[in-house]
Amino acid sequence: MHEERSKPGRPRDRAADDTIRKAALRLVRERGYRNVAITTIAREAGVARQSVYNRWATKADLVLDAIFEDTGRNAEPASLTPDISCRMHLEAFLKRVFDHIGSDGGTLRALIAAAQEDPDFQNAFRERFVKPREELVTRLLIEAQDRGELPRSAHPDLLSAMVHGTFWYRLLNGHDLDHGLAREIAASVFR
Amino acid sequence: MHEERSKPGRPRDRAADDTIRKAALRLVRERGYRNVAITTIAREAGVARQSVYNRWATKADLVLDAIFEDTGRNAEPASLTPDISCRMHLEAFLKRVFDHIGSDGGTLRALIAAAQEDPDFQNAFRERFVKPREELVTRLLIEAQDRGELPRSAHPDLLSAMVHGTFWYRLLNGHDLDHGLAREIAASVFR
DNA sequence: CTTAATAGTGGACGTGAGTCCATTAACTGG
DNA sequence: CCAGTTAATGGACTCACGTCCACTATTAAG
Repeated sequence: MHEERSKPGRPRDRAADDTIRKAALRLVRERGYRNVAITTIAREAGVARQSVYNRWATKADLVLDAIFEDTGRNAEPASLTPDISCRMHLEAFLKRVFDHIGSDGGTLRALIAAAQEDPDFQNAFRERFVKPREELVTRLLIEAQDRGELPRSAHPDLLSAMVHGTFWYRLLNGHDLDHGLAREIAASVFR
Repeated sequence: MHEERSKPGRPRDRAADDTIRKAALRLVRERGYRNVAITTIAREAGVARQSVYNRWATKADLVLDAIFEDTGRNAEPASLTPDISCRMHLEAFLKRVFDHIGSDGGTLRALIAAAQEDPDFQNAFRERFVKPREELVTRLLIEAQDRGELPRSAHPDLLSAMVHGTFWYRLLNGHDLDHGLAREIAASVFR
């Protein structure tokens, strides 16, 4: 790969990409999504405002990209080792996600909000954030069925939506997501 | 009730309240929340823009009130008649909610989004919309436990959050909510 | 009738998102 | 070296939310 297609014209300053992402993430964490203007991010990153819009279509796209670059490691396969029950794997996954949300919960809420009135961003968010996590849980539940930990009559797709929906609902209604909730959700699925 | 506290000063034009709400609801349904400006609503209702802000703090407050006035009947007790199982009551409730969402789904998504960056509106939305529906399902599940349709070990609060969370998640991710989903959720809770 | 209080109206204002554009900078290919 | 292409910059511009204000209209109380 790497695609060294040296195109004509002045090349984009790749270093600036990261400078902007880092400035965006820092400011958003410090002040909250709503309270950070693109102008401020650009000034802080030392580039023109237009240079930001050359790279990302909206503030939401930039922040999603920044978060993804910083902590995209929350939707990794997590290898379902057979020595641990699927229920415990699910519980561990949820605890990991909740810990992440602990620091970026407000930002995630803002991104979910942004997705509601912008179909393009909704797609980006769904592909990059929602789908990987949803499919990870679905696969985990299918594995549980194969192991006999979950009845064949269960619907992994629906259960996965219920799992994610539960903490989205809590998150969007202003509750904290603690490890107790992770345990309860896992228990409820594998009851 | 009725509070005829004839206060000093010019009285508010109560008829205008409803004119504004109706204009807001019609426009939002026709064009979508994002594409309707307060200015347009005011013009359409034949009042000054400031008269809208005299009554509601934000566009979200106005639209929530308009929807509530128009169809607040979706969170009624719905009397749990004993001749029908709680599972069927839950399924019927969900179908009713989904039908409502069918016409105002886009608007609800916009309101949920608005609640994410405005704590005052989040409270209003939670009290007027979220809580009543959540408690209705919780009570239904407790009744189910009393009837022996649901094990005592189940957690009605958590299950209610799971039920609502599931269709919020579907809704916010752009899926339709059909009667099949209502049946599946009810089946999953009462499995 | 006069005064005090509140509502309605129209318009100015501040802020932030996102667009457009002219100018300058950097690079490629001939 | 030159022509063509793309990026970076700074500034103007549009739009919508929400605020503020001056002025007028309507009411209750004295």
